[in-house]
Amino acid sequence: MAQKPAIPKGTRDFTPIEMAKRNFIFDTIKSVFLKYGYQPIETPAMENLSTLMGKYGEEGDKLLFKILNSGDFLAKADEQMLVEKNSVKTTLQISEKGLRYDLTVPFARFVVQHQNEITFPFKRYQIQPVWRADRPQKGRYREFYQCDVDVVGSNSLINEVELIQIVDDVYKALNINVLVKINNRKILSGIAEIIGQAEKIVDITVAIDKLDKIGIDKVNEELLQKDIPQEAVDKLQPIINLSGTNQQKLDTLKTVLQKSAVGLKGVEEIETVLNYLQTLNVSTAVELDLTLARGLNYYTGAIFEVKALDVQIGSITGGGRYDDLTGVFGLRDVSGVGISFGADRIYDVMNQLELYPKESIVSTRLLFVNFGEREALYSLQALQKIRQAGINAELYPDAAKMAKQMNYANKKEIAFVAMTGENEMNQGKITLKNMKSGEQQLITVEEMINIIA
RNA sequence: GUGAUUGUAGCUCAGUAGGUUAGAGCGCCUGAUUGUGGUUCAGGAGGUCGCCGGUUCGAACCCGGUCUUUCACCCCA
Repeated sequence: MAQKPAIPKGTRDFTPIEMAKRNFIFDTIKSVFLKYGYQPIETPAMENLSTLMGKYGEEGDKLLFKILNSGDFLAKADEQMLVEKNSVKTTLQISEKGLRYDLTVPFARFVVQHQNEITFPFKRYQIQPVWRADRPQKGRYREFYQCDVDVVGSNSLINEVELIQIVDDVYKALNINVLVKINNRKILSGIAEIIGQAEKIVDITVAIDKLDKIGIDKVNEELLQKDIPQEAVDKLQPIINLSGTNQQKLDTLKTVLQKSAVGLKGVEEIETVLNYLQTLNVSTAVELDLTLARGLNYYTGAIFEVKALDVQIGSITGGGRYDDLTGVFGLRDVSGVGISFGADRIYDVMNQLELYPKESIVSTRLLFVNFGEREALYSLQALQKIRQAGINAELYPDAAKMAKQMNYANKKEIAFVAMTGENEMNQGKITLKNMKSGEQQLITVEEMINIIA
């Protein structure tokens, strides 16, 4: 019985046309990464759960796809836990592997594991899919590609600057208008410190991160709900509502944060980065946004986020500095900074705006019509030369009806069709037809290569 | 995980006061046109109406469950 084919929730198939578009994105991003001296690595789709668990918070643990152990895994599981139906504890007994949730944690693992083979500062990029057992919705998938660039083993702010240059380069190449938002965890810490709520920094940042979405009143409500005193919430107001140019914001912050050493350090860092960018004439708008917090709690310095200006979708790139990511794997004091391009969201943005250059989606340039065995052989010989000349070309595999073969060319948007019948073979030539204009000419292979190359 | 929402031909969608053989457009196949396509014309194939169960003499339509789609919350690329 035929079953209805389907793919898991939140995953997608990609047709050849869609792949051409996606590859255009990946190729563009990759070439920019390479230009800045980053080298590729790959890590396995699955990691040990011990590597993954506890790195993304409690919520993250739930969103990990776990892989069932092989063999008779139930026989080895603790009976008591099965009886209790305690999913969390039982999971650890029947599953020891999981699909990666992002590329940063596997990268940290990689750095620690290969610390003696790699040279620091280590600049790597990684373009691979990640999986999250989230409920899918707009711009959110259960399988999606991240394109990460990170540099570890360097504290220099030049790295932060470079990452923004990369963002600038990538989105210019893709023709997407974006706004880069930056913030600094140290400023957020300073603010929490000033209002006497240093230990509540996570709650505070999570709440003000929503300012854009839910408005100031709801943010304050949430803050109070998290047991932050009214007095502290009041003190927070002028900071959240900070406006003006980046410089004006920084000036205000310097005054507000003058009693917080961390806070001032953060301000100084941002200022340095912004100054670099100005000198380098980076034209993408970069805005200091104090409400930018980003969930990941391992960021310790700069925080970045990139939003597409012409399409309403979540952030399409995000990242920041993390001072001690490798610490959990036993390698201390290695600072890293990186960003991640969300390829699938970029793909959605490009699709909505139809930003693909025409030449990015061509495949075959020339099709040989198949008239029969002898003719096919003649065509194949010509094809060798044509392919050597770097032209994508193919022969229709069956001696099907002409209409069918021409239709095939139409569907694949093949620009030229070559016909080699009795006539052509006798003269050692080929009839070349331009599918757009309909014009035909009887020429040699060499002439043909010149025309269509 | 919570709350909504969707599901009819390959695709986009019609269709019900519950009543025999479920429709359209596009696409596909065949022919007009046995070396000339994208146009036209003629014909044809293709559906257990997401799945399971219930109500009913009778269900694509009503009810329940389940899966799926889309969206919001949480969280996030």
